Amino acid sequence: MDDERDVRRRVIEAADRLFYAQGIQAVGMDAIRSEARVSLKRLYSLFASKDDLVAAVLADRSRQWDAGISAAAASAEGPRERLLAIYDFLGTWFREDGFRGCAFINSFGELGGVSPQVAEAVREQKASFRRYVDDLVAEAGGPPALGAQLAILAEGAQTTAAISGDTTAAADARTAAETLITTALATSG
Amino acid sequence: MDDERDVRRRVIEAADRLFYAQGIQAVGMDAIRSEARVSLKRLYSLFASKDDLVAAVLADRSRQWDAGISAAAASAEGPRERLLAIYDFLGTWFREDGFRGCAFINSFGELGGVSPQVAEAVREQKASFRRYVDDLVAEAGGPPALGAQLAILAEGAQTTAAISGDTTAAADARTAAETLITTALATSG
DNA sequence: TTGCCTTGAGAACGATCGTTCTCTACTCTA
DNA sequence: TAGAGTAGAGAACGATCGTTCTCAAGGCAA
Repeated sequence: MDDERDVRRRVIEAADRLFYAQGIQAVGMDAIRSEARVSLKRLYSLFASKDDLVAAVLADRSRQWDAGISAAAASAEGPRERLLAIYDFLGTWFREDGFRGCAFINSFGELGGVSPQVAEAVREQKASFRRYVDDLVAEAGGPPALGAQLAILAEGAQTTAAISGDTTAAADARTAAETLITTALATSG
Repeated sequence: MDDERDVRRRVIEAADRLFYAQGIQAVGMDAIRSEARVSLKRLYSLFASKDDLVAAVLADRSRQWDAGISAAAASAEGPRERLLAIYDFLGTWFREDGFRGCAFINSFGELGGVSPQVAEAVREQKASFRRYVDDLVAEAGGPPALGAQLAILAEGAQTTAAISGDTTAAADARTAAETLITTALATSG
């Protein structure tokens, strides 16, 4: 018998796969039901509505992102290397099969104008990443403006890789980040 | 009597307003009909399908973008200033009422996975911008990699401004661009 | 004026979607 | 074994969408 937690996880992962590949509105609850091998009744007992499921998927993506960034930072020494590890993490992500950009950016583009919940979830995810970068910049002794610059590079790399399919955007962003960090530390130090 | 060209323009502008504010799938043909004050019959005589209208709207957005970039570059002297003018252009755009990010990025996030036409239109728009940047970089005597970096900054500024609502992303990107250009020219020259 | 063609307004159609309901099969308890 | 409760499969419902069709009103040639 399937544990409720297992089923919940299976539904979230199935929905995430479909949403990410096709967009949220293009995926019906029935397709999610099929992909997750769950009855509609069970699906709606776990999530009250599609909006709820979307929120759960975004929350899960947020956890995955944090875990990925943390893992990439774990093998880096010092704040500067941990900052640069962000772009290495992006690079391996971009090369994954089926990569289609940042799910948060995509969701915002699709539903940010009509769904305040989605818009807020995306904003919070980006604000959280921004805080992470700012903290590392402060730890490295860099000026606050550097955090904004490095975050912009990360966002730009994601959109560029998604649209043009050019996975080298991560390496380009990393090179730019190195220059910006070096310059900022030389000026402020 | 309304000239066919006038009506066509009115429809494209109405559809663009609605698509940009709410997303493409969230806007029905009937809403466009109302906004443009055109009969459904006339709408379908001008555009064979919603897909055709979407393509026309994106093409029009592309022309607007080119015109805006050109206008911003017109008052700048030399390739370096024309490159930086891009970020000034972004800054004034970000501050406009109803700004909700780059329509191409948004459209790609919404329909890039299911509509090859939309995906291709967005790709072409971004490739065209990239060529523009690359040409200016070459004119300035910078290395090819600089073009990629500056384009990533522009994309990242658009995404950041859209989601966080932070209009200073343009200025942050401009500052970063100045550093990258200066460093690249000092190294290569 | 008469008849024809075009046009606008919106009803209608077929498809799809989110959500709920029905019905059946099955499991567990007493 | 009998009966109550649960869960799955999918039909059904109401809404909405893209698209087409109907029909009445109006302009224009003769």
